Amino acid sequence: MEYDFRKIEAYWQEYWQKNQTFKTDNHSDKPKFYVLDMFPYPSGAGLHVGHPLGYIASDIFARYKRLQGYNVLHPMGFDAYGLPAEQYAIQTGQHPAITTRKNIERYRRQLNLIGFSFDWDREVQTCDPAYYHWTQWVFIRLFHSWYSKKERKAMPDTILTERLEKEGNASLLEEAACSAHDVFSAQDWAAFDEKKRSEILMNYRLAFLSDTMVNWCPKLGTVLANDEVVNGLSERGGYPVERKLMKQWSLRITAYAQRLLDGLETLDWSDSLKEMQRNWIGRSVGAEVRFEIENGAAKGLSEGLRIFTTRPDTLFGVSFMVLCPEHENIAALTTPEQKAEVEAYVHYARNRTERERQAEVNKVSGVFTGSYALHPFTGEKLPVWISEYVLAGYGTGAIMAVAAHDSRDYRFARHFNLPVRQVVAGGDIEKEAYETKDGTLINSRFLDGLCVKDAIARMVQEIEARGLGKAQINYRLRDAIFSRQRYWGEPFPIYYKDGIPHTLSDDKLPLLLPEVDKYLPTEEGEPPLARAKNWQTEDGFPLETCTMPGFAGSSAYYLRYMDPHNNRALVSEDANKYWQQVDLYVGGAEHATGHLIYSRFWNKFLFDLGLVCQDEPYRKLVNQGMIQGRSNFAYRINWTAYKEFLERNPQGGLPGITAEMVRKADKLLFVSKNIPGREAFCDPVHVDIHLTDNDVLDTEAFRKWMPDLAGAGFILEEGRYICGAEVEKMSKSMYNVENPDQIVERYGADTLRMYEMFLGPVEQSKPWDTKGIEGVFRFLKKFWRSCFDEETDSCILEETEPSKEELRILHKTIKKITDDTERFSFNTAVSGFMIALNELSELKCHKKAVFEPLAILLSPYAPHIAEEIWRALGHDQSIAYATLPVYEEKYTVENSFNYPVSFNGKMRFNMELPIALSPAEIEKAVLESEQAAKWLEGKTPKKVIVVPKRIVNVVL
RNA sequence: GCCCCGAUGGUGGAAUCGGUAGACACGCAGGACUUAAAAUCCUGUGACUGAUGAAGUCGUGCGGGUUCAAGUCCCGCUCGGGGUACCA
Repeated sequence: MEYDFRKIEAYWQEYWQKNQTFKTDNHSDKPKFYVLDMFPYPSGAGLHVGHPLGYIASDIFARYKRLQGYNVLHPMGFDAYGLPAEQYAIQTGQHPAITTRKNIERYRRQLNLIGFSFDWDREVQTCDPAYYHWTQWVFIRLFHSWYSKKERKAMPDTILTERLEKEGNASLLEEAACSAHDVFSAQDWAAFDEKKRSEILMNYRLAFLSDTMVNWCPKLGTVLANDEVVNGLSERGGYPVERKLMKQWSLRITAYAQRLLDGLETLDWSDSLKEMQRNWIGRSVGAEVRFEIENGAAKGLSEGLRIFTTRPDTLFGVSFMVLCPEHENIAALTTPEQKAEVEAYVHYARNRTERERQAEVNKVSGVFTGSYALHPFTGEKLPVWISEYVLAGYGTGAIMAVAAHDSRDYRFARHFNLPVRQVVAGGDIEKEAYETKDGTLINSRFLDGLCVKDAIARMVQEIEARGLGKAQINYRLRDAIFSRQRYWGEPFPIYYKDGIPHTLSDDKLPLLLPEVDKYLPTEEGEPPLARAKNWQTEDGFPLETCTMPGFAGSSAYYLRYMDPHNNRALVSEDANKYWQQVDLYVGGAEHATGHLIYSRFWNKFLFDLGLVCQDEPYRKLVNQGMIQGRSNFAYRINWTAYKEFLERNPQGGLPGITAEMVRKADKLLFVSKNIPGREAFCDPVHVDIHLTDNDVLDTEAFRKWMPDLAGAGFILEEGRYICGAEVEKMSKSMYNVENPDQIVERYGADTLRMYEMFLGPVEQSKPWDTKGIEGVFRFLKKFWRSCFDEETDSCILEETEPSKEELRILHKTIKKITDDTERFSFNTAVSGFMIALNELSELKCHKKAVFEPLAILLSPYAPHIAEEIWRALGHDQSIAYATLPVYEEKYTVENSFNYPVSFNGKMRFNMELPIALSPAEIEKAVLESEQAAKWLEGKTPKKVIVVPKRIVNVVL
């Protein structure tokens, strides 16, 4: 029988499972290697062919590393908490755990069909109490920690309270990463009650409760983190998002901004991904400056107004000030005459959704408060305005406006007729702001004549000397909002006593997710957990009703795989010491500003606590591209458009369409793609890609596809109906979903694996196109025939010594495959196998000494067929335990090289010369050759360039 | 707008360090085997000139440049993809 992939694959998958082939031990003499995939969210739709792309790549690498003698950790699990299961639960009343379990089982089955070498013993699921036990445990640690900028690490809150007792918070305001708050002394602290103390400590804790402006999504009934909002809409579902002030749990990830930035330097990640993280963290260097308010004392603003700027050099160009609509000093600054107008504006700004704000970025709006700030150097009166182009969350929520050198200030100034004052020479400020940072300072007293860079330094110096402010670094990164008003997530290990939050003690963990009667908020608008009976501690204190967000469970899962069954610790010290960090992490770039930042932060925190031994979790990261769908279209005649078309082109009618049909205009008629005029009178409609072959429509199958297509007619070209094609997202509604199960059923897992790799570089996004899969399938069939007799299924590999040529092919291939695998170029590796097989079949080679090492090389790519060959050769252990063949140069070195000889860079002839010749000897041999004489025509060359084993170029 | 990445035959792509562009595969055309089909095998396949030969010219989005030599490096564009967006 020919290559029977179904039998082979079923046999080996069962074998691997029975023999625990891929079970990994935490103790080994071998060096370790940790290959990790981003674990999937098990959606109801199951896997499509795009999902396994990264898993195949990482599996190849894991198997390859095993062959190299590494002890490889290659686990898989499920990011099981998430919105879709909960939305489904709301609609159907079915518990999300049931849906999730069902989806996980389906995912696991689909993954196993592809033949991955996962150690399923280590599987984790974020919704499993044994797992979220440790998510809650880490949260408690975050709660009881603060960040010291001096020590550059997280510290326990016991040290914090000691210091507050001893010295108040004056020194801590500088040293600690904290929310803005008032200064107090040790005596004040002693006088504060418990509630006040708890509130103050919240300003320091790494997991803290605060009133924050949050992204509130009314449709989902929950708040969202910044990375979960895309273009002002929720990432999941695409619902509108509003800004709202709410009491929420947050993680003080901003404390780690600089370390998250610095850490990138040590990582082997793609430049584009590092750049994305850098932009997201958004470090900017500048100064914080205090502006006095005119009659400030009378207004209760003797402290003045603090602003942040990255351009202190332009301070003499300030012509007005702008506050964000949420600014705390607005009430104090607003004069009675302006009160009505200011209130109206603030009200307007507050009720705008994020989407509205973003859509109308260019719309200028604002209002004058009636008050004036005083220029710190000139004493000039600067009107204080309010506008929504100044953001509450960044800097101090207030700016000094330099219309001449900032395009937003410029727009604002032009709109409200405010002065524009140039202080850096260059550009044409009549037309637009001059934002470029080259040019010398003008109209700026002591800065005049300096370049921008020097002027910034000089001004910062001056500001600090006069006590007006200080140099300051700001980050765009915001603290991560950590509460979700949702059911299907980890409960917080928090209870409230007299309104003060306390953490549960460790022995009360895990705090189990309770049962509820409905997965909706309560009538009072409380989150679903408020519906749970007895949602309180044993002592009757109410528990937190919010749950944690999706990124909570995914932030430390890579650590849990190291020691998944440990019920005393997240990960034991031993296991962590052995596995260290993930050596290779494969996943989509869409997690650049979410999971990959949170996870690095989480890891750094655990590192500070001494719980893990590496500062960074993922040493090398590879982003696999997305596989898009390739949709097919049929073109349905739009009869109205057709009639119009006929009026314009009386001769342009299609054959086969009778006047009767046009008059009745009720027949479904589809026109093949290349019929002239088609675009003018046809509407494209999606066709299921499984009804086409090479864009040729199976018209009979199409008629049966949907009931109303039964009587459809077709206008063919050359007897066939050709469909159009377009690359789109893979989605059910576009009928372009290719399912791995179907491919495996038809061609086998080995073909699917190799084909997905053959499609192109792993990092690249590309449309799925089944067209080329036959080529890979043919290769595997041919490989099979080289090793087995098709009639008897018996192995035909011979024991005879391979020829020199055969050894050359083998070793060339060993080198190519190992090099390509090492540099993640799996597509060229697959080509390498094909070339080797083509060459060997030309030699009619069926030698064991050649195919045995080839099978080992092939095993990461097509493990099932490789195992079958390995077994047929009499080995009684899985090929996973084989040793990777080593490339030996002696079989492939040539003793001569065929030099391309060019004249003035144009190739004229090839010349075979011994490899041992020196460049001078090569030059001599070439110039003295008969062929050269023809091109030299007696002339003496000006120069001869000889690059050994490359080229000879004669310059005439 | 800003940042990053890309553009190579009919198609997916290869060319790893500046050195014979188009490997490998698909598709297409022709052929062998077959009653036929499937499967398999063989040949051809960047464009143009030439006779279908020999041979030659052009050719890696566009325009310049560096170099004996450029898909690869530099400058200026065009188009496409991704990220980000009043971040002061």
